[in-house]
Amino acid sequence: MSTAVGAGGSSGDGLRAVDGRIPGRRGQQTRARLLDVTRDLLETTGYRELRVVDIARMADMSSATFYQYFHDVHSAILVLADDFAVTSGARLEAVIVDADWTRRADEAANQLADAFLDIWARNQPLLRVIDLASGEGDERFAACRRRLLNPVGEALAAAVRAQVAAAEVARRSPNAVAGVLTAMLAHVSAHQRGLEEWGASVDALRATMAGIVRTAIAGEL
Amino acid sequence: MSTAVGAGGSSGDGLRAVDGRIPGRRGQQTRARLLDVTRDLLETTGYRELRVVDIARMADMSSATFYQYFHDVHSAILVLADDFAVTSGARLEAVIVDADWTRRADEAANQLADAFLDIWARNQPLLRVIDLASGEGDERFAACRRRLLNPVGEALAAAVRAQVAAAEVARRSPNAVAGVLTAMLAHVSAHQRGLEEWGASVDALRATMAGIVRTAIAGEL
Amino acid sequence: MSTAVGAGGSSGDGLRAVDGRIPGRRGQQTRARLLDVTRDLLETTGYRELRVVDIARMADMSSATFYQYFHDVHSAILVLADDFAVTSGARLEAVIVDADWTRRADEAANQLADAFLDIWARNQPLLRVIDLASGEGDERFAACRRRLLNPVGEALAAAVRAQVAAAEVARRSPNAVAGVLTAMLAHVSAHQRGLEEWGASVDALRATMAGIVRTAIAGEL
Amino acid sequence: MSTAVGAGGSSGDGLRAVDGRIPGRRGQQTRARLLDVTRDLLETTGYRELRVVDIARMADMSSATFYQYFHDVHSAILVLADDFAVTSGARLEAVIVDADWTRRADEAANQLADAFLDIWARNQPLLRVIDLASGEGDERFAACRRRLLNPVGEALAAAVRAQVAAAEVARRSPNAVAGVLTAMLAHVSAHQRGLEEWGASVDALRATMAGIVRTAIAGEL
DNA sequence: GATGAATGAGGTTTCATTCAT
DNA sequence: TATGAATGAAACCTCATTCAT
Repeated sequence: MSTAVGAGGSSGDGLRAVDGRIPGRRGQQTRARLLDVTRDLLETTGYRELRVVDIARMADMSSATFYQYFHDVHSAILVLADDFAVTSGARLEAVIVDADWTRRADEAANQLADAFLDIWARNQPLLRVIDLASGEGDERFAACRRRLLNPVGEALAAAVRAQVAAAEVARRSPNAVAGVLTAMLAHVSAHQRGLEEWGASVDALRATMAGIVRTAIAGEL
Repeated sequence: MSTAVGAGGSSGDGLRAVDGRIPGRRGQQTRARLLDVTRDLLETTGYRELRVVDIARMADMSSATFYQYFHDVHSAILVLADDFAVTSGARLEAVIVDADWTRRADEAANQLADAFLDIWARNQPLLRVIDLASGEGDERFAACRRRLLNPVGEALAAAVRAQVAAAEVARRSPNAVAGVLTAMLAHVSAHQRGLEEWGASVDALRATMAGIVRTAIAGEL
Repeated sequence: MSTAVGAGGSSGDGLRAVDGRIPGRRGQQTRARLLDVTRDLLETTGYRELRVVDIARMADMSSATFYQYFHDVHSAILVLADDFAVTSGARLEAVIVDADWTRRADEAANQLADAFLDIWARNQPLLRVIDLASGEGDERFAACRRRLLNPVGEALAAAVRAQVAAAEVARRSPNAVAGVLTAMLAHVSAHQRGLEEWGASVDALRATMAGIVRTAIAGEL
Repeated sequence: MSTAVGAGGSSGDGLRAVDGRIPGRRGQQTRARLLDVTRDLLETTGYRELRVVDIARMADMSSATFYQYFHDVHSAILVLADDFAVTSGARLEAVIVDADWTRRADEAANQLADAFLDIWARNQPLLRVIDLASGEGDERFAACRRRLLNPVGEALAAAVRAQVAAAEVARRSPNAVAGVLTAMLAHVSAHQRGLEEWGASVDALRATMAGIVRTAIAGEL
């Protein structure tokens, strides 16, 4: 899963300009700059206020230039989102797969929680868009979301299945367990700031999440 | 006039028209109709495509009429969101507070999970907007989000604190536990459809969530 | 000149409501209140920003009420303007006619200048509208302007003609002299504030104007 | 690009487009065309009816184009007004400064009156707006008005001061004299048409104004 | 490759205005 | 008399988008 980068997704032609040509070195730079600015503005201005005009202006370019590389704002965001999803999906998957859930479940769970917190902290704006858009039925973003979370889910489900002593409930539905855990990790990470303000330190959150993960997977439920 | 209260939510001036006057019966109806349509379109069209024109058109009114009751689309959504938040926040709180977490923790946890699943299923579009907008720093929606989840969080934290045998971690930070549980319940509920497609039945999800909640609160972690 | 009040002008139907009926005591009060607010807003907000909505709101009434007494904002302003024009025109005329331009020209000129300064200071906003609207060809306001200045002009012209020793130029065209004097008096009065800021005290302005008027009329040019 | 300067007025950023860039030759032309049309419509339609839509339509452009060069109608008018103010202010100042008020006061006064009549005749609409807007406290137009009349006022004041034999009054307040003269010249010029209809020929007006100016300055008051 | 310039298109917003109550 | 309520109409203004250069 998620092995196929560069081939599958809608971002396969990411490097191409809108007219089909493959940009040269200078073009690549322009494209990259546009993406950077898009990411920045997404963080600064927010998704609801993101305009091509502003991206171009902040990149010191003409709007026209933007359209040489992307069909519209969404396409640009999607490139960012896809890139992020693939990379982060893989990273999370690795954390799970590489861990020893039998003997060092504690450490594994903590590392997983930590990875989530870290990734979500760094990519909040993107994640918000992915959530909204996929929720509203935008298939491109839904795919992106899957690309990010499926590896995690599958890996977690596998881990659950692997534990002989897993509790009844878990044994009956590894996918449910994996899904719930993923959701928990994702949402807590998405709102770490808010939760902190409410009186839950990041450390406590991490510990709590890790505890739940470990219990659920290691069957100590 | 102004006898017709009872429709309003928490926002004190919710029922006022934009010019400050309190609408009479007919006005209240119009306003309610607009809110209804807004909710419908939010579900149908999605937040990103929600236009005043469309709301008005679908309500068989002039755009101008919309502006007699709301400053803009966001204000209308906010009214819906606030109303929903208050009502649902209270309902969830009641579920937690009224339950017997000592002797019938199992039943309590199940009811809680169920309430979440139900509420989220019915209000997906609103919840998506609340999440996005509050995430992007829109204080009005952030407040709304708090109004929805704080009662839950507080009640859960109280429940955790009440359990003598609670595990170390939990005892050290009831807020973290409550926060994590809330996040889990919310996010799973938000994505029940997606999770189903991925192979996790709603029943299994409910059971899993309930299991985690019960364990965490009842201290059997 | 200006003998015909109440009969001629467009304000002849001023006391009537739009539907033709003559309002009772209560209606008169409402109408008067609307006019008052209109005058206030004209001073506060300025002509360019004057809206029926605002007049009504500031008078604590519905816009609909406004339309029971006036066809539109201009009509209301016109009522104010006409009233002002007739009253002030008469006052200025009296100052000129009652004066003794032969033996006490000095005193007469000073009184005239003073009357202008006073009237203009009190009615700046109205005067600005009269000037703009009449300048742009709005006949109703042009008539109003005449109602204000013609009496002055005629009286001044008569005064000029009456002076035996009048200079050549003046003798050739009393109307030109009267017109120029009127214009001077009006415009200086309209800009007394600005002129003060520029370093010309009101006293000096009055004296200067008086000097010019006296010289022109008394033939000491 | 930006070689084409020379069209601009006094406002340093006058030739910039709204987005901050300096338009090229083609853009300058478009901008100039819009200004031309604005001036025309100001004369034709009047200030109160001046709409962006109409300007654009009459210039055979899209409204959107208008907004590439001006923020709103006022900005466009202001450009015209500023340009006019600077040019005409200078012209009038020159007339005063270059004249010989000692030996050829008569000729000088006549030339000044004539310049006023001419300038005002050609720019009535603009002058009306400047007067109204500055009167209503619009600082941008007030500044514009100063730019037009201050040079005149200062020059006249200097001329007054320069005359040894100046009358008492004048000697006491050159600024008052200058201000009154300026006001007279301006207002008569603004209403030459109306005065003509009232029986004062332009020639007579000119002569009368000149007489007053000469007397006031040359001290023959 | 990049962009100056122009615009189609459409939502937003405001007002004046009307009518039934 | 007064006004709550609704709306037609139109201007405003912004954007995405497109070419010719």
